[in-house]
Amino acid sequence: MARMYDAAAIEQPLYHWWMERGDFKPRIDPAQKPFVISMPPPNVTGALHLGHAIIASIEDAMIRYHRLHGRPTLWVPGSDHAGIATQNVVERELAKEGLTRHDLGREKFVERVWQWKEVYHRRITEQHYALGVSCDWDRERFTMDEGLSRAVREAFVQLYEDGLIYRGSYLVNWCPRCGTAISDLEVEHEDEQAHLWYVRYWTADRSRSITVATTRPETILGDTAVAVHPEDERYADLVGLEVVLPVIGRAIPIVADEAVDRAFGTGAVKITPAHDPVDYEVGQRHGLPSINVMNDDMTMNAEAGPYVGQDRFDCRRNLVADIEALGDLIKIQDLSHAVGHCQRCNTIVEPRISKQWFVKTAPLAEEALAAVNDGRIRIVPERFARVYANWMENIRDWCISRQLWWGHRIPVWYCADCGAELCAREDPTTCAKCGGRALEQDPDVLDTWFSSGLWPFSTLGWPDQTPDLDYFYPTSVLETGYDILFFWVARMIMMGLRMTGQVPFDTVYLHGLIRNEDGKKISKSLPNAESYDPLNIIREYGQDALRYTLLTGSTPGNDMKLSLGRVESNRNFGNKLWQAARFVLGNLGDQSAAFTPPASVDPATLDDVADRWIVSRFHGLVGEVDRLFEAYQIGEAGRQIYEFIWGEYCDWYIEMTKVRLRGDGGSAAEQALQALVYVLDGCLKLLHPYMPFVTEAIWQYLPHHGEALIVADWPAGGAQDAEAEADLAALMELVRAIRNVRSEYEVEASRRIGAVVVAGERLALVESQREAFLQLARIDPAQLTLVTGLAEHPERAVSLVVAGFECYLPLAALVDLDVERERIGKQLAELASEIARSEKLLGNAGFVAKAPEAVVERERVKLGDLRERRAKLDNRQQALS
RNA sequence: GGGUGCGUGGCUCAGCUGGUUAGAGCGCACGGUUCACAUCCGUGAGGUCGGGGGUUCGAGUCCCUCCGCGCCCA
Repeated sequence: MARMYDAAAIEQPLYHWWMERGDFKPRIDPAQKPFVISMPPPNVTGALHLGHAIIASIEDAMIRYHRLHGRPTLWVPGSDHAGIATQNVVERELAKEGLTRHDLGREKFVERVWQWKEVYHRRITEQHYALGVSCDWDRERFTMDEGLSRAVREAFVQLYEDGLIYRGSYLVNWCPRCGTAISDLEVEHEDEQAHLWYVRYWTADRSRSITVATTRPETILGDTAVAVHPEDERYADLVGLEVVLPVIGRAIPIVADEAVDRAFGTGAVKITPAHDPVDYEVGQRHGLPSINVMNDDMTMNAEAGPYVGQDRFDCRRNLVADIEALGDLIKIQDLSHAVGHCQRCNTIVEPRISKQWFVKTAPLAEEALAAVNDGRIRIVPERFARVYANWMENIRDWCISRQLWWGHRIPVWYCADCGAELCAREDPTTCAKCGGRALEQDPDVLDTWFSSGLWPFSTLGWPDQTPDLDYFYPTSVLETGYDILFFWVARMIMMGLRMTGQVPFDTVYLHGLIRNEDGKKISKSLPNAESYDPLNIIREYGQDALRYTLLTGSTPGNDMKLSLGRVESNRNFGNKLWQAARFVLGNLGDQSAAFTPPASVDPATLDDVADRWIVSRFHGLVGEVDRLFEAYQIGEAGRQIYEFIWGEYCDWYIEMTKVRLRGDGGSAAEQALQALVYVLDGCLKLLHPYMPFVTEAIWQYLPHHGEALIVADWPAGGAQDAEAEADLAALMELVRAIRNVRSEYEVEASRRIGAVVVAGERLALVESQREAFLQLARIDPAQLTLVTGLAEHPERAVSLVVAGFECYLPLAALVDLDVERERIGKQLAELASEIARSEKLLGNAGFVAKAPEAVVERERVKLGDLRERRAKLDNRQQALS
């Protein structure tokens, strides 16, 4: 083994070794229920970031955990065509050549995107290798490959035939930059400082007027009414009258509608059904016409009269100036309000009437809601089930058409001859109604999330009833960030239930978002973005360190600020394990095969109490790790493994075995080695889901059964030994107390001192661990007095009373009796207050009567120990005075 | 406006079903060339668990309220 742990040297060779051996592929066993995860498909033209790193870490940990437990385990990888985002980047590339997609034409443009996709797909795959994902690459899928495209078409046709997909002109969110409609979810609301313009509308005879307030004056041109609240006395007599729009002079009615907020502005609002969702509904209620005043690119159209051709914001300025000239601009007020932006390009979206395809979501949502409510799907952490329910209960129809070229084309054809609309699984060549050949396919493509919604089953072969679909579906866990609960998770549940009649997964596990040390969302625009590039972190500290940090640094559903300092510490933990293994290996010599660990060791069969202790503690750990992991407390399980390896195995057990190993072999050394290997082997297995590379690398050096840790057997655990645990706890406490005194009295670390240990009933324990004790506490063997009891107490000595032991350290020259009296006095004062608290607690009738017996008993034992300790210290204090 | 999360030592975070004296890493102080490891070892200082109220024998943990920060939905 190399002297130092070098992640960069071991990780990638091991990854490719596993992959070539086929370890990532499921070992199918029809008798067993498989454990299956569909990996959230990353955007094929993006780069993997920390969000993908945490997905990889959590899912790989789950996959490796279940694989080690012997379950058939499948992790399906893949990528997403990401319609708008990908089309945008390719268009930007074209722009560098001075071209637009229209210059190329649809076919050539799509070809170009495919080329781009190939390049980026390779890059993402390499990045996934670096992340160490043990997914089955032979089953990798892409949302636009042949099989998944067929799934998309099948789903569309089914929903269409069932009347759950329809086309119509409705108000949708329009992104003028992307040139497409987007769904409600793709609109991000941000508060902005803006203005509220107050504009006066007159009646035709100029006898009456009403003042409305608006944040978007340009939409005045599309107003078809003014609305006031029906109970608003200020305007009661105006309802039913007509007013005339400034500049363009169109007459519009004043209507009364409950939706009007009397407190906002003047209490009178202009109604523009074609450009505002609330107004749209008011318009529906009052049968108002909708006048669209803008083109696709948000320039004003012919309806805008004199402003035709102007950009929406130029028009705003010009119109406001004209109204002011008329004397009807009453005032301008500052206002902070939410403005909708396109999620992909941040352009301000414009609500706009247009003809689009929609999914009727209510019936789908009802089923999807029930699946979570009745427990067929469990959401972790639980609180997101309420968020999910709230969204499902208020769901609106889903706009699924996009005016893009990159994506799944909508499988609907229009007949130019008879006007028929055909939706078909196979591309039609003739009109089913009139037999004509003048068919034209709908130019739009589907929302990317439509295909992602089919992911858990489309990747397994649906709509065909393939063996994979049969065996691996429904999947086990869907793990992703809570930020796409609605976009993705909710839609998979709706689509899965509808298309397959089954829930697509049993459990939804949601993780939080990764932020930088200042709590900012990590994005490319951050100044030090590259230091948060997972690949750079992996290069510097290793994938194991990054992964362990991500797994243990957060709890489900909560955001995490990634601290590079922590990554470094965890890299050091990898080295610690490496060094422990070097120690064990170095002591095995050439007889290592003889120490191949058994499946389980019964501590009762071991001679040395330290061996019994570490084996017992290890068995306890196995139980805890299983319990916590099954409860999705993955981070807590990982932290406990760390504590055990570093804090118990390395800091204490290895140190204690050194005296036995340094002797001339024999059975004592051999037994220590058996225990060292058994526990280390088990720890490597427990830690493998958290640090796959370093654990596999070490395991290969150690004697073992089987060929690779990744497919080894999970530790069986075994019996515990409470007595050995208590004994070692006491011994450790004694050693710590002695070290503490040494440090307080500034005894040089290398100097051996004398000690009188009054061990009482633990005499045999200390006898048996004599050598280890001498070593750990740095006691001079010639000056150790070990007795059951003591009549005469040493004079010039520091005394300790701890864990049932009395211990005297005759530091003659160093001991100042005044200081010693003060030290003991301080301890007595602390004891007194603890005893008082304990007595008060036990004197509380309520506590004794209502607390569980075990808790009361524990408190009684504790009080007894405290009193005993106080008695001994009292004696000592008196002896000194 | 509705919902939800967070606030624990200087920093980053644990604390799972309420139950000993609230833990860890980093940082800090002191001491260490012990033949696995300075990516290390030993010892220590440092916290009224955001404020207030309540439930309970017992509250960092449950409830209410207030303050601060964030997110989601409208």
